[in-house]
Amino acid sequence: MISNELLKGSLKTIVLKLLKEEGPMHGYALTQKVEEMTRGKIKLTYGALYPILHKLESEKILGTASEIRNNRIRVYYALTPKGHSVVTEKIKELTEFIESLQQIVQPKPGFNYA
Amino acid sequence: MISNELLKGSLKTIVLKLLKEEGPMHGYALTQKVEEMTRGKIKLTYGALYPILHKLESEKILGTASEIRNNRIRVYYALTPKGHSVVTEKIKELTEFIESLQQIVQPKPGFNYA
DNA sequence: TAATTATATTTAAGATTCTTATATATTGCA
DNA sequence: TGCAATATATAAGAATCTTAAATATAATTA
Repeated sequence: MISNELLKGSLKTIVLKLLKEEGPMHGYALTQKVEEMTRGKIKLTYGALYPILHKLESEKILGTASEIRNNRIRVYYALTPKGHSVVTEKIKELTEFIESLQQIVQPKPGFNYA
Repeated sequence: MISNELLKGSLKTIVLKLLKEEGPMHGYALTQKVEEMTRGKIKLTYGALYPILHKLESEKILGTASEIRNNRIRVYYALTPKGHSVVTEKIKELTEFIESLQQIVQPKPGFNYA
């Protein structure tokens, strides 16, 4: 498993991206989805995830709907209209960041920096 | 330019990778190199870079040699033997992290999570 | 010549974000 | 009955980054 130190900073964008693709999700499902997509390499911790979700909600980037399921509360998070406009920019930024990291870690042979 | 929020966590590995590939470098040169390699998309700030360098030095992962150049001090950082063994692992971890991020942001079509 | 840009390192204060641990509660399986 | 899985929340502390300020010289430009 990848040390989550690396995850710092990109967690927010990952959450937004998943909500965009998958539609409304609850916190626990987000951790499952990320673990599944990365074959167990990235595991979100609840201590990091829930505060991020709450913050995005307070910023009106996410909205919530709660339901009681099996006597357990389940809070679904979904992108607001504002969230939809934010997520596009965030994904673009993360994509560029990934490309930049690759350029450092695995430079394309013959790549000309100038 | 990419917001350095994303950089949190990977800065250390980037520094180690560059010192492995380029040999001893001083702090200012590291900022230049990263900016050049990422075509200006990643800019290291000194407030983030120098504390990291000092910390890696205190952990014996980096060693230093100073020289006076044009009446300005220049501190060269280089991997110690311990640093060489650490950097390999760190780069592997960062590579896996990049792959995982890509799997989330740009999933390969037909990829089977199971 | 004066001003600006580039080179070069350091550190403090504050903000943000993550880790770890704890708390609570139900369902299903062995 | 005990354990694993499901589900959310939060507090304390650690780690890391941002912003700003301090210091100093060389080279370029107006």
